[in-house]
Amino acid sequence: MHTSKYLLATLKESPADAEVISHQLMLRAGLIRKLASGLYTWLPLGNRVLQKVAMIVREEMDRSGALEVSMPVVQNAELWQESGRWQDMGPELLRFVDRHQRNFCLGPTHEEVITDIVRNEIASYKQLPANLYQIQTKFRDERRPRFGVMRSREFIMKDAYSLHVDQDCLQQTYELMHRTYCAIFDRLGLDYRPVLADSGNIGGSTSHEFHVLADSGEDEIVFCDGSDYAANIDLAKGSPAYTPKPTNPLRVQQVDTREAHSVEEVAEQLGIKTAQVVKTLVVCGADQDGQKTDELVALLLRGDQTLSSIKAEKLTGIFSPLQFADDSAIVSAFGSPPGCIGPGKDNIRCIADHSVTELINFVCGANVDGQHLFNANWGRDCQYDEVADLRKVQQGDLSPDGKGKLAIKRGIEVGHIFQLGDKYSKAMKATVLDEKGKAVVMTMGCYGIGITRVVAACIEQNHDDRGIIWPDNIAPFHLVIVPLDAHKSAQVVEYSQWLYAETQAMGMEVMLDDRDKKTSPGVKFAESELIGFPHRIVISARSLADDSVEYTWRRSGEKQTISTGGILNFLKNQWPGSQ
RNA sequence: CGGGGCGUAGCGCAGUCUGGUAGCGCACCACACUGGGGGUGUGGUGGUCGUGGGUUCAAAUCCCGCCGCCCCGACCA
Repeated sequence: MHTSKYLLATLKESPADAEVISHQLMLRAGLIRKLASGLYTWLPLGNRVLQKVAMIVREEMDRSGALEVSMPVVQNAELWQESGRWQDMGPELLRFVDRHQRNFCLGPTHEEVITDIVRNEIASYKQLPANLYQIQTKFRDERRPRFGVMRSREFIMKDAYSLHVDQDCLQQTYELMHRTYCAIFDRLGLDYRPVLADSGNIGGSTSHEFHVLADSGEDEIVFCDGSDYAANIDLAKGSPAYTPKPTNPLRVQQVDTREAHSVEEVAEQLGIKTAQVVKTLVVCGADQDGQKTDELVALLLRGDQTLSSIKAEKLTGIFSPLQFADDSAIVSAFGSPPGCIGPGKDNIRCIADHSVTELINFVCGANVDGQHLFNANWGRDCQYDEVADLRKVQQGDLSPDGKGKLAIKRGIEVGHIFQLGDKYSKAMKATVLDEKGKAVVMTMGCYGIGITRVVAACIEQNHDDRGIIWPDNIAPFHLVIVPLDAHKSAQVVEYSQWLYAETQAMGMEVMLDDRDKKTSPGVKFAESELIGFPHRIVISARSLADDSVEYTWRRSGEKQTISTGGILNFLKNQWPGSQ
């Protein structure tokens, strides 16, 4: 490719709305442009990267035996009503009507469509297991799209769905997919971790997320320092490092805490640790169908800990998404404003985190404005109805497997694999006949990779202050040839064209920066580094006079002088090939 | 969904308070010079000032509505 014929769209300054480095660099290097909130056009350079990531995923999926299909982006409501998700999904599911007033949605995922296909096309256990996948556009009307293509509304996803006669068979494919995902992310050169995860509203039981480690990641993941245990923070059960010392219950006192407005201030005033304070969070309740009710539920946590909304939402009787009660509802139920409420109201369901049940002589709100109880104790001064895991684990907590302490890192979720079980196949009556001729509901798994997000995650891990540093196998081009003094030296032109032809013949994808003298060398250098071509060769009349050219490896920035005769062999060693 | 901020040329911004000629830098076009790190000079192209209404002799500027975009947010007891 000749630069003069290509749509290079680099920017010196990054647009004001780009927050994270990958978003800034993708805009500056001319990979993407925003159309509207959460909607992006992939320009030629970016599209090449996207297609390469997709191809690596496709090759590994094919290698695993999965079969590629292509399903519609637009889906009819009936299918979603059958699975129950037309009701269950919130505004994230973008719905619309066609000219005949029939309801449709844009597919945020394809469990319904695949289940519909297999219930019609797969009839016998002999056709199982099967694994079908596609690489295709999804749409999710995100509450808050951000970070460019990292969390966009329209994005490209590889989604695979496996079908089985039983759980054992699913387990085998699940493990195969786990290995396949590792192979994919290894090939992409990412620093990633598979972690135990929550399965969310997709349903099912066992689930792993694949996270690319990056400080800009939106998710928190926890690791055990003494074992392989790794999990999403919302799933990890940890034991707090602090446990109260056993002691005798003391006499309870009601104290004036009018001046204190937070847990920290209450603890400071009373000269105790925040871990000795019980904080009471009041959330909205729900009925059996998950509909919001007027009932309030109190959640009790230690003052040094934070609530995991994911854990709380999973409890029955709590409205999801978690919603805190407003102040007026709290006053009417507890008789005091937020700030002084505590456990001990008979008519309110009260759920305590494990760690608060161990407290002795603690402090909690007195349900009287400006008053707290000092040296309160369970059973005598207040009580809870149930115990549950409500807290977000913290750095230093004991690992659930008991083999060490937990550390927390941030990650970008680029892949997720689930064991769905029979959630969709049962609802949509997808059955096969088994050996005995009896109809059995298929067991399903599903496996996703965010193709567009992988590109952003890769940049988060591969950049410097000059720009992107592409790994060879997903770089838009492998090599950029930069001729200088081309207008003055026929030799430079001739040699550049020769090298361009020869390197392409080797299988390299090459960009020849043939822009004329109006584009100064500095611009060519700066752009080549911003875009991040892994390999660069500079050809000038000066260097050719010494029968040499200059080679630079983007990752190290180190320049080497290579003889014109030896350059092709040098590149063969330097470039690992198209894989 | 709640709170805050912003909307002026492709990008980054000034001008708005105090109403009166729409400006700067980058990019783009032309010419000349320059040529190993986002050149120099001269001359240009490009704007319904998000949008609808109102006030006024006069609105980017003041008032009201709408739309779009960005950031932050349940940890309160």
